[in-house]
Amino acid sequence: MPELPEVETIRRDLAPELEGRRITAVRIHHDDIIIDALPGAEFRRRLEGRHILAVDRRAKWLLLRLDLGILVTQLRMTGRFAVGRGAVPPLAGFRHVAAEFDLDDGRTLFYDDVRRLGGFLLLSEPEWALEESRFGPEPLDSGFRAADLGQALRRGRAPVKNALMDQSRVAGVGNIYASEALHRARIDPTRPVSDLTDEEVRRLHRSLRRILRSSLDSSGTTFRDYRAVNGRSGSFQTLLEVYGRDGEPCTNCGQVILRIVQAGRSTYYCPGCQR
DNA sequence: CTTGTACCCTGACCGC
DNA sequence: TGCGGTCAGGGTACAA
Repeated sequence: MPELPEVETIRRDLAPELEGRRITAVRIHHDDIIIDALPGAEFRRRLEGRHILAVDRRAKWLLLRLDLGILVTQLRMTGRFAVGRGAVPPLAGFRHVAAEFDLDDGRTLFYDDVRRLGGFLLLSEPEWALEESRFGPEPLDSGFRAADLGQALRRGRAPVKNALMDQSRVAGVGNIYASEALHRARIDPTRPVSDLTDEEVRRLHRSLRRILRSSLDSSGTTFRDYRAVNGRSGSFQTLLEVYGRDGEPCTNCGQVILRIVQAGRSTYYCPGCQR
């Protein structure tokens, strides 16, 4: 799924399209995208007629705040949105539409998801508050200091790459930005979090925020499946220094970038300058 | 408690 | 052209 910069890009795209609109009809083509296992008919009944007050983000989740409850969505690996007029979105790549939400201005919000790993939850405020309490701090919040990152990371002995992706420690960081931030901070991804020095935590804090911010400026990384709203691509992939670049020379020291597997996912790093 | 592994699902890609 | 294996930016349930 898209990570923090991608989900935030989608949020910025969707907000002006959806805020103030009313949902007039809902069509669900695959019940398995209703994550809380609400029957499709019940999900529809509870959504139709609702007003969308605001579009927010927390970690990698999008929140459509309604006049009654919150429609929470998670795109996981291949979820996408489009807003358009007509029965089928006029776009390449929308071949697996799983849900459609008609709006009161005559347009439709389409949700497409090839693998159907993503989907929706319809929650009350207290239910969302409970879900939300599991997330660590937002790394781009102005109040998020190096000391906060240190506190979040220095628990147990997990490899720092795994810890960065743990949503209960820091919210919104996934596989791409974990690798990129560690490379920029010159930290070996296999290092146990308990061994990081204060200086290394400060470097990681700075690198992580810089990378997330500049990716956001590029509308995210379209490496494979991710698209912003209506098929728009991000461009940060041209600025990736290690992700997907195994076998190429490190831009910093020239050594060959390696791919290893941590917690079942690919990690890319430079054994020359990441210590 | 923390950490690792299997799994959900489909499609793209690579080597033979 | 076909076939099998591997991989994919995520998160969860469950095991150790």
